[in-house]
Amino acid sequence: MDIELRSGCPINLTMEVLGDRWSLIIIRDIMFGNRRHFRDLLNNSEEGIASNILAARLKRLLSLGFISKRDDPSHSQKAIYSLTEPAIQLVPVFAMIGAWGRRHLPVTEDLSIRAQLLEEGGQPLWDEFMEDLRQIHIVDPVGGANGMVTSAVLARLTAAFLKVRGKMAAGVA
Amino acid sequence: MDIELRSGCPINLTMEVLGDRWSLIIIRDIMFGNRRHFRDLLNNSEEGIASNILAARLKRLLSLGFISKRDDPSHSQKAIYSLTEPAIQLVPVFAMIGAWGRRHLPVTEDLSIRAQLLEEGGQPLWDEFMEDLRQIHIVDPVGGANGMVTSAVLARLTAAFLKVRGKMAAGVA
DNA sequence: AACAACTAGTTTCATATTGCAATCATATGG
DNA sequence: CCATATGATTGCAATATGAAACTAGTTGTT
Repeated sequence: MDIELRSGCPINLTMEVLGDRWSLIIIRDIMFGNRRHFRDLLNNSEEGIASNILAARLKRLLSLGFISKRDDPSHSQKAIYSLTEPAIQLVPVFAMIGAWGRRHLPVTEDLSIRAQLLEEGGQPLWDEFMEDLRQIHIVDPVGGANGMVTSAVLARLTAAFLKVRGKMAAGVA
Repeated sequence: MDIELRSGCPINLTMEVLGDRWSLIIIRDIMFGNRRHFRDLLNNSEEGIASNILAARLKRLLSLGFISKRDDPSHSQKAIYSLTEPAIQLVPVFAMIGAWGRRHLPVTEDLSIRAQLLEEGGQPLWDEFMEDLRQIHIVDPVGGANGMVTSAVLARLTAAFLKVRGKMAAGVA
């Protein structure tokens, strides 16, 4: 494991592995957007991540054991990226970061609705979501990537997002 | 507010303000170590933060409104750094990051005991801790910095840390 | 008074990282 | 055949990081 180990404090060690601008953004996109291919992560990044940063981060997250990679049977060049158990267990961390961010930063309604639902759902929702994520990332990564296997929690979060986004678009028109 | 705003997602915005190697480490030291002066933060950093990084981060956290700074009446050169309400509300985030780190990273027992207690204490402990932090950082920053005003939760966390550290030292001897 | 230690930084300089945008060699779809 | 898609890689300029020395004072000790 390629980390400095400046101290044995869990906060420090977490910052050593995830304390940069992009790592949690990538895990977010894999987790909440079910973005499982390089181009999907690159082209559909809300924040416009650079390709070399994406490549370097994916490589690092792989070597840290937070994501896994396997061939996609539908295309010989395509790789499917999946979350491993440690990354799945970041759900409560995302929930708390999302809750904090909603309160203290200039979030937009569409992009923060999922954070709101996660916060309101609490531990029971997080557990359900993590169980779903195990299905689509660990048990059947190919099925999870191509949509043959899905997450009910993810569908609810996504539906809420699309509903708010649709309402925003209607408001604009 | 000096942030990019690449998207209105709360995760992204939080990474824009706190997604670096050192910001949360500094807030951790102010919060859990009650380190309220520059030299204290510099010289007692478990991770050996560099002085220019510390200075730059403190300046940024100040401009973001996450910490405040005031003169120390005991010494004309000394500045007291304190947490503001947004930083205090990071307690649940620290709790979740700490819980995750304890599980997935090579933590040491002494430096992770506080994370364990925070996780076990749950929301009631976090609320109590945040109320304490408001007293020593917002209501009376000078008293909080010089030890005239203290936090019972912080004292418990610190006592547990010292106890484990003492046990470790005895084990070594 | 002289000196040492302390104060919050600042500076120097080498190295690493970031980010934009173009490019690559190949695979698939129309 | 040609256009698009695939997971990257590359070139280059700007910025960030980090170790360690330095600065202009202020306070404490002898």
